[in-house]
Amino acid sequence: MLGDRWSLLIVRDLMVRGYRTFREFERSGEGIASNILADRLKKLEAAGILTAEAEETDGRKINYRLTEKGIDLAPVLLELLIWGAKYEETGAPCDVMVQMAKNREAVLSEARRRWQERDPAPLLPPFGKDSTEK
Amino acid sequence: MLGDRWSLLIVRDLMVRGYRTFREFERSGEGIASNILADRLKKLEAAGILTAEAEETDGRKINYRLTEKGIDLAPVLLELLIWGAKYEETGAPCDVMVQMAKNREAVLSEARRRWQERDPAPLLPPFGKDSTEK
DNA sequence: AATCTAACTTGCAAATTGCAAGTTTCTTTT
DNA sequence: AAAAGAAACTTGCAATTTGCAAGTTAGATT
Repeated sequence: MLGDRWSLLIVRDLMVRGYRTFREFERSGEGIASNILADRLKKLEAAGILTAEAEETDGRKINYRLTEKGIDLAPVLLELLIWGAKYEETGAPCDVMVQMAKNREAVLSEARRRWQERDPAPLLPPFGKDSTEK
Repeated sequence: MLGDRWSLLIVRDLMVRGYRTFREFERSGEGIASNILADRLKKLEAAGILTAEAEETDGRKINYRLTEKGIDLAPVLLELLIWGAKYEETGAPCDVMVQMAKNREAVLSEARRRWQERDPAPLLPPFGKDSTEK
């Protein structure tokens, strides 16, 4: 269900980067093709991991949002982020990741708070390709 | 690197099921094809997540073993196991998973102990398809 | 009314996967 | 010592899946 190249990245971007729309994913610099993105969003929705709802103020825009089942992946993603920062070149700022590793519980409750309150502020500052492109 | 259908399952089987050989993976009932298995083992080795070494007593057998980098994925896998048991039909015994969720640190240190001492005993009792086949 | 924008679709080529059937090297049995 | 058996892969090929480029559609702006 999450065993493909993109699904977990989409969940991560919803969770730590504060992405909400199709456009943001497309432009994130990760290079996912639009047809694949559409397909993954549909499958993640079918799996109950996220929901899609149109914005009231702009009927074109669709807001994707994690479900409870989706936000419950936060511990998995956090451990994976920490692992990746330790062993791979992720582009994530090293000192920030060290802090996160020291305060897992605080990071998780902050992630959940932002989810509950629909606070779109990213947990991590922009990193990777999206920090070098506008 | 882990973003495909099989890689994380292989790491999980090394970590919690105590698998060591090609044959055990093939027979596990997960249904991975032998060419894909060979390919994933090669790629995981190239990524520094596991090592392959021939057994002294039987020159045919190759023992696969996690590296430090590989065993450091334990927190990720544990959280994913817990998540899966909560939301999906994984076949893992429910009460065992509840205990694991309550004692994450103990489970992790036991996993690392078994890795260090090369103790092949599985962390979890057989579950899923491999518990119904011999 | 024309233009723009967001979220997709579609068509098709290229890469990946899965299946069945080998092959090779080493071990055990007769 | 020869034959049979095992373990760990390869190989060939068909079926999916992926990625790219170019639409399309519905709603917002100028």
